[in-house]
Amino acid sequence: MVTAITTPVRVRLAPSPTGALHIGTARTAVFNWLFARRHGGQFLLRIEDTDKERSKDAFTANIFEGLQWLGLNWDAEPVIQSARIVEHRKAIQQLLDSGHAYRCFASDSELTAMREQQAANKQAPRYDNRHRNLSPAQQQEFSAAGRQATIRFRIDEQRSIAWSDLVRGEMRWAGSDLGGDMVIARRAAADQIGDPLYNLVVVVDDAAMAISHVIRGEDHIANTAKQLLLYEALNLPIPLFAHTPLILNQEGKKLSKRDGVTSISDFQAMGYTSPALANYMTLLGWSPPEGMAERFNLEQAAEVFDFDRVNKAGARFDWDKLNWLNSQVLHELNSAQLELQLQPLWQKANFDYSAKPLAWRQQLCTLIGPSLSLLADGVEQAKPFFEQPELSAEALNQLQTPGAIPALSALLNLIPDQILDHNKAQQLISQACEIAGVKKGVLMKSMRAALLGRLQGPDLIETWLLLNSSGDDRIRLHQTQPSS
RNA sequence: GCCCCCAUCGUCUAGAGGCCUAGGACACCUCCCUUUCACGGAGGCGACAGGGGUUCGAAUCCCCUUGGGGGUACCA
Repeated sequence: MVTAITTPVRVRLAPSPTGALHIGTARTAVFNWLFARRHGGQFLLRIEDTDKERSKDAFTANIFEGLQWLGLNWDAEPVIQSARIVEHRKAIQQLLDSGHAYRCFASDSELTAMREQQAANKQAPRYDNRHRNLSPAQQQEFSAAGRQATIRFRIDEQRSIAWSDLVRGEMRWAGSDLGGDMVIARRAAADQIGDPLYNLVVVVDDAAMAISHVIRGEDHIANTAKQLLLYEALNLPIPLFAHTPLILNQEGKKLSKRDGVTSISDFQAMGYTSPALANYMTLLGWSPPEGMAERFNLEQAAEVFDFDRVNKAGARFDWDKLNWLNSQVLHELNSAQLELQLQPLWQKANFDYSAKPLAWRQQLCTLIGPSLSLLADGVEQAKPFFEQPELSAEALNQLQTPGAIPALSALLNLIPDQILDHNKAQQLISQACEIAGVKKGVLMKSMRAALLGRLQGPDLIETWLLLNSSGDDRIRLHQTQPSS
């Protein structure tokens, strides 16, 4: 299926600032952004802060930062939904005037009783439209009794609501399965219009922003049916819809805050790079066309993104794949770039990195770069280069090997005052082995133990050269010698 | 409960009736590179949920079953 395009393309991300930028929201943002870029359209932002209780400015800031970090730049000043309440009320008034909406005086306890009754009868919970056709006298009576009212939108039970979904194809929903007339404004005095609610507000704002395509998670499918009815009643142009699969946790359920690390800022703090995260999120539900590698950047994906390659089934989040992608991104960095990325982490770890020349630090990055999976790994790996290492049990054990200490001693005596080079280093190792009468393997393993305090790490010769250039090799080798 | 959606290796997926002996990626295993770990390279293991149709031919189309997910607010 080739995606039908209505031009100009204008899409939006509409997060509610009731939490930090969630990975699910971010993935929706990626799809919106890619689609906009692909078609030369606009990617817009709308902060849905109509729930005043739960919305926080700090979360709004976190959402902006997260999107920027991911490289998902938006094309206009974000719309703040709460600032548009006058428009929302106007639309509600219009629905009231046209008879599409009415006031419902049912109290919480009445509604609860109604639902309990339905549950007892094994019926689906739904509003029974009890106040749909109240006479003016009845309304008068309720309001005289001091009752407040919500405003409900009439839902025609006979209606069949249909739309063509960009990822799911033909969709159909029965009006009778929408749970009865829906509340579009919170309870308020009978002559007022209370706080406008989600479905109403989204429709009014999407129309005002001239949104051409609504791209959101499949958890919104039922809302789409409701919103379509609102578009009609308000006589507004209807956008196209695309419902994307959800990101699932390891158990296959919708990923939620309860699953631990789910906000973009968490991933960032853990040392994931934004290209890797963006790459991974795109792969969760979308696949690149034949011949295109799975490691790509957003620009590359934007050139070929389309909904016909978006999957319908939810995708489980897989740390292994993310980690691999992140390692790929890190390995693509040259030593100067990597050094720049690692600096702040080294600083946080209190390494005295500024005591080492830039070239030395970059060489260190050349050595440890290929073994990094997370940026944070660059702290652990660099540690024995910056600081005198604590010898691990394995390292200690290695130094117990017969001939190890004498060989290191021999080597120590051979180290010249001038800086070593690769050939010279090799040569000295051979000489020391000869003098001490040990095999090369014994000396090399012992050198690693003495220099790094552990038995694994970058190439031994390169490691020695680096430590030699800062003079640390002698100190560390010397410390292995019996009380000298 | 009711409504909707979905279903290919452990995971993410390719697959639009014959290109399928089902392809790729991650993970895992083996080997090579390396007197270490990793990186890198070469191989390997591994899936069409089940049952009925339709068709000369089905992973692909239809139906049923099963399984999974989402929704069912005066949240968004």
